[in-house]
Amino acid sequence: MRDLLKDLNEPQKKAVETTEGPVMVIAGAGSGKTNVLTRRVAYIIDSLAVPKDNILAITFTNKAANEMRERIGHLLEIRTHGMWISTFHAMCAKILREHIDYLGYSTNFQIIDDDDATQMIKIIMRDMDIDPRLIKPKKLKNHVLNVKRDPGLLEEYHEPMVTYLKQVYPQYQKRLKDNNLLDFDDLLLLTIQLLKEEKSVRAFYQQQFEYVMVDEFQDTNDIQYKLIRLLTGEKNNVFIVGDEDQSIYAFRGANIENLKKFQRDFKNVKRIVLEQNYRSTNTILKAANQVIKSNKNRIEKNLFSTKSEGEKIRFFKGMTERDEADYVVEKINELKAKGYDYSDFGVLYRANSTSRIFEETFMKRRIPYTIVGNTSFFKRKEIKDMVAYLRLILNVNDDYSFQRVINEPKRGIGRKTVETLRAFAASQDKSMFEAIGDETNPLSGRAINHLKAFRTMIERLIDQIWQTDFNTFLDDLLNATSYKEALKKDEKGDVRYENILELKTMLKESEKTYDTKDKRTLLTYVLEDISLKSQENDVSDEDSVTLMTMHAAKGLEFPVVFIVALEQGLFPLYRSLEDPQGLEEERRLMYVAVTRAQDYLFLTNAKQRYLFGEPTANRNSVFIKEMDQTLLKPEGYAIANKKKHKTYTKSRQTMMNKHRQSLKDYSDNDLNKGDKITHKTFGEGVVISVASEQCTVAFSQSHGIKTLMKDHPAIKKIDKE
DNA sequence: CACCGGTTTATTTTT
DNA sequence: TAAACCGGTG
Repeated sequence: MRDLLKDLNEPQKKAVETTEGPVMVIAGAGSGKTNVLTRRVAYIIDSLAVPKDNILAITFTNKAANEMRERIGHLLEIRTHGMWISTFHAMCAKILREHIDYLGYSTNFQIIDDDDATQMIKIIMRDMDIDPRLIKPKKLKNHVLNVKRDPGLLEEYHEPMVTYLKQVYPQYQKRLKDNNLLDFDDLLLLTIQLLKEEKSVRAFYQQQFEYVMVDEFQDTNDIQYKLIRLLTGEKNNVFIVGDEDQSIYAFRGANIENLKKFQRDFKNVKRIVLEQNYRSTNTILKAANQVIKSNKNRIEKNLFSTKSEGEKIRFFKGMTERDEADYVVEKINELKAKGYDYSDFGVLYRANSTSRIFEETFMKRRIPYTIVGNTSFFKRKEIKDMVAYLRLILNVNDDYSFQRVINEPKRGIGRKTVETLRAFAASQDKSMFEAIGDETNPLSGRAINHLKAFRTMIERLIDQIWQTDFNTFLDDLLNATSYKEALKKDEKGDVRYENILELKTMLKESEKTYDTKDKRTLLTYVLEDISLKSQENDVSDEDSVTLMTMHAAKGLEFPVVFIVALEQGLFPLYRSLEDPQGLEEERRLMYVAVTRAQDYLFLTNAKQRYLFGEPTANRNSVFIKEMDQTLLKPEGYAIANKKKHKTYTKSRQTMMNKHRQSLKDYSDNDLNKGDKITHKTFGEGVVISVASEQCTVAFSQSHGIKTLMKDHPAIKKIDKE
């Protein structure tokens, strides 16, 4: 037997060894929970001789799942390939592939991502004559998905949203089903429905999953919670790990209350707390604790580090975002000289758009970098096009994919033709592809010829697809559809083609990975991977600096961390200040970001940066102020009262002059009741009341009364002349 | 129907 | 700023 408890501290050991009954582990940041989880799985297999397939382990990302799989394989020297270690969504997809026919869907369903869902909503809105200027498709999609997750919510909406939802939501569901498509929530909801309705299926999985483990429990939503309850049979061996301070996905429906609920719903929950932090220096940990302390309604934890005090946290303020990026480069070079590798650095930001300036600067200054998750590979147009072609070939009745590729590349089939075809197909209860062949369709000469040519082409591809390997087929497809030719005219065509080559590599890989002879099944798997792993952050093997959002950094650690653009409005975001809950979530995000750092932490921002194409000045983020200032070492413009910080003022003199006017315009509005202002989007308004940081403004007609941040860059005071 | 050019509009986070 | 969107022209 292996010593799977080696090097663990007492509570960690207890967490691994307590295998029976419901267990809840409260794991502070950096307390080694991933290790505990991995060892626990290994322990159950090795010491309790439980078959490896009888364990279900749910992780937050696919990446985490793969890592865990690998580590277990390594610990026990076993093959972990088929094990149930995955995200909720991947697990559900796997179950539904087997049993979804009970629910009237076909097992070769395809999965659509959020962008697809938005597109779908957009099309529905167009068909139903809902003006996209009144409600943005993306926003409506969010509401539709909210109602889908929790139908009771519909009651809480007001007009005109209720009407929109009542019109659009059923259509959305119908079209998904008609096209054999599932969105992310369907995966969960239909699995729940399946387990509820089909006793035999439920019994099967409850028996299968003797031990259930869920990581990042603080970020589960209500549906996922229900799923866990359904999957846990009489054995009741549920093990959850979480940390309320690290809950950062409320916007996606995550419910921190689930942690408390768990203790209520499951009887005799054993509770284990991991408080020893192995990751960060004491200075970093102290700063993190000070920040998170401002959140109300949390259970105080007593995290302690065994590391030394370490270096002070540097707080650098540059003149511009360019300065800020230059500073980061400078520090990277300095620490690199001291022996750190590029891969030891992480640059974290709140919003993806912040990455640009760092990308530019790094490129110019020759710092190798990897951006995680930005425009993910699978969201690229050319990849989505290829996927749509493949889906259409697998299922010609998939109208959604049909509409994506019918005129991509351009083949003379315009909106009007597509619309006529769609309407006709709907009236005949046929798919659009089928409707082309229906001689009674109302389409005339040229349009119908183009459509027929398209149909012939697809049919020919259907004949070909199983004859060769996927790579050859993809070449055929590129030629037959003239896609390759069109790329030549596209100025981004080269890059796009390279991406398609990458897709080919992926197809080739999967031909090896999945041990199935059935090519159809194989392709279905691959397409599923593409939908579910769209966020899969391909960690490059090269030694490079990592750039990513704080959300993406969850679960990771770096010896050196830069948290950048720490400005009020950017982080915390203005929008999150609207309610206290929002601010608390932002604060937890800050907590997550700070606790990623092992040795060095740098906080940076800029006096002035371009935002919405305009120079803007923001204050320091409140989160900096919430830290004990003695832990910080200010640099650049962060040095208090030192206006003549030579290197900066002098070299930036011109720029300052240039922007003096705009700075004056934007910073610190001195507003009083009765003042007139203009707002970038709401137009003119009158201030009706002023609080310390916020003001309430009455705008004209359609916008009504709004509460805004007093010095929001969008606000300008109108001077009385 | 495709293309052009001007205009508007958005920047939260992701399975 | 940059991408998406709209409307008019060929």
